[in-house]
Amino acid sequence: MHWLMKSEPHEFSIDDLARRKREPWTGVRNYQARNHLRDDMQVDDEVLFYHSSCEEPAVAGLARIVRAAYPDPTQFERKSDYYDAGSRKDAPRWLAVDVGFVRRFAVPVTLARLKTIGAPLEGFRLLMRGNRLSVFPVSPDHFHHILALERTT
DNA sequence: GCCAACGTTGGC
DNA sequence: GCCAACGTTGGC
Repeated sequence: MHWLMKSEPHEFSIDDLARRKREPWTGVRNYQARNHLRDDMQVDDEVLFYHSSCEEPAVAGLARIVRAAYPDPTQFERKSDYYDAGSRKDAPRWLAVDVGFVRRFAVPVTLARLKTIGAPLEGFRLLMRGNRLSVFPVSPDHFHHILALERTT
């Protein structure tokens, strides 16, 4: 499948991922997003890496799932922002995946631009009202349309 | 099970 | 900083 994953670039950007090569995607604390990780994400799935809550929200690059879902260790770390006292080790509530760097877009595909596309991106979740989910599937058509936007500027 | 209050996300 | 749109929590 294809995915979009949001990250705030001042926390973790596509450039950070480029340096690290791969990174555990921890801290997902929304059941719908968790279910996507658990049920549908597979190694080698491609990911649009989206920068949110920043000056120019945009799809900033491409990533890939390099490890399928496993218990998110941060839920058991008392000092972590993501600590969950209600989660038990024998029945972990939250999951993580590992994400690998593929490439950084030379020119980010901005949210502002995506909004001008219209029909070809009908139903693309990022553009829909009230969208807050940090991880969601992208149809192959939408995914490839966005890659084409990167090439045409 | 309802629903008000509260917290979070994220664009602007 | 503001606000819309959700999701979660907790009293009843």
